Amino acid sequence: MNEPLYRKVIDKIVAQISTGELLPGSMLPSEMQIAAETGVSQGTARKSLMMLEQLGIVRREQGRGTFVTARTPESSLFNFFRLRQPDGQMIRPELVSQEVTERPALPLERETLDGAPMRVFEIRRVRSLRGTPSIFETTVVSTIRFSGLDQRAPLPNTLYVLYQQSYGCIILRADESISSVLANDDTSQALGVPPGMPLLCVDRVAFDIMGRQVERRRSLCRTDTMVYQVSLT
Amino acid sequence: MNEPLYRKVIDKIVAQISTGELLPGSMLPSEMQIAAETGVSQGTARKSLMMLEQLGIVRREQGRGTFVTARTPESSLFNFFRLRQPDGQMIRPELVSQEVTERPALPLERETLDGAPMRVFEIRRVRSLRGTPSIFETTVVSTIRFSGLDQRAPLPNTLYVLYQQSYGCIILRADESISSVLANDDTSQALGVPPGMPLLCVDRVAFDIMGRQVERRRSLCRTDTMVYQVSLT
DNA sequence: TATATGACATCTTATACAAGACTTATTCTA
DNA sequence: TAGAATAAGTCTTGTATAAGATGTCATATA
Repeated sequence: MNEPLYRKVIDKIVAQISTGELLPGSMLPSEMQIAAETGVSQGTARKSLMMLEQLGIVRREQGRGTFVTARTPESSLFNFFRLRQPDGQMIRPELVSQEVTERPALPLERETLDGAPMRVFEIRRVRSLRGTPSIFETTVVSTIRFSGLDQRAPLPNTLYVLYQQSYGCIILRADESISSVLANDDTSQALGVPPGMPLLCVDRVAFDIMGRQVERRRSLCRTDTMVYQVSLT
Repeated sequence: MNEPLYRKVIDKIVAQISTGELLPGSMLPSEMQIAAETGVSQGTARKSLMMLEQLGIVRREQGRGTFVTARTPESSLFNFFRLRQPDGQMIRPELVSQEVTERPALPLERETLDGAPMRVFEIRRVRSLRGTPSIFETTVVSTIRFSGLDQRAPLPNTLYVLYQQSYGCIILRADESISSVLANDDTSQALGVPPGMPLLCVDRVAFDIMGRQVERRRSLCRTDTMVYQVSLT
């Protein structure tokens, strides 16, 4: 029982969000209300809320309130889409084609995806940047957690908004492993580039608010006109 | 005068660090002392210190004190060296060769590097991972801010420790732009790989504690046995 | 329509006490 | 007496609470 009070308040709020009791975009109770409900002082409730803001789980605005982070197409792109023009300007990718298939989970997918699903949906998409097909993307999610996803075509440009709105799944973190590869036949055909062109291979695993791995994604990207940008601290 | 008190305290401490009045690794005055010196309460001093910790500028330890972040070879690699084994394990790069030359600054370098230097040092290094030459790295810094750098051979594996210890320059942030390229003749010779091999091209600009751009670096990396890993939030 | 007001939110600052880390003096033991 | 174990004291930061300032917005009022 050595856990500090503010931690218990954090856990309680996170639980409320993950069960859907608090919906993305909705306003949390005020500091005073949270304090009263949890039996702590307003200052302690505030400390909890500040840490939740720091974790990216809520957003606070003086005079207005505290709100559960909602994945909008904008925030989704800003946080998780790292391809930019060389001058740093954002690019908005457009969807060129997509297809959703169901198949058995590979051993790696079964081992790592939350719920150890036997079957998965595979979403293949080609996205273009400023008119040029530039990204060949393969996304894998559990058929259990995202049941009926294949019925929802056409899928939106930003899947994370769909995950949130239709499945209550809030993506908060993603780990990416990047390597340099040569375009193979499939990829060169999908993107319309010559085989052997150097591409960026971005392998992503995405985690929800509880830290569960809910998505695996591989993106093959042209980087002749844009670059993958990231800030290290 | 709408700036909150804790902000002023932060600015004062950052200034003291950047002038060398507070050295990396040294202990800051206690919360009580800072409060007395700056005319605020201990709680306000604490808020400032907590934000400085959050920014990575100081490290706090209960019962011991608050210390200025010191760049060690370990922290330097952990924070700024993103190449990892596919399983996520860290790799420690070894230095294979290096040469330092002085040359006129390119227009881009003169425009962006702090102090608009007319001349720069260019540091060319080949680094190997587990015995295999894997990174061909070209680093550019101002001859003004880092005067005499060319006399300091051999340079250490982690330059940021040298910047800090010999020039009082603390690197806190770096922006990287990543693209996929084919090895050209120079690079393939330096790394001992066939020309046309896909390589990761990592362009970095590094910033000091005051947000000044102090270094530009291009790294060409093999990614056949390791990957560039990063976490998005 | 423009302005003032009040309810209510977070933000800023202040204070008290708890807990961890060292130092130092004391006590016990060989 | 020398040396190790122990305990007290005093540093440090961590946690909890409270009061007043400030920002936001809806609504009443001129």
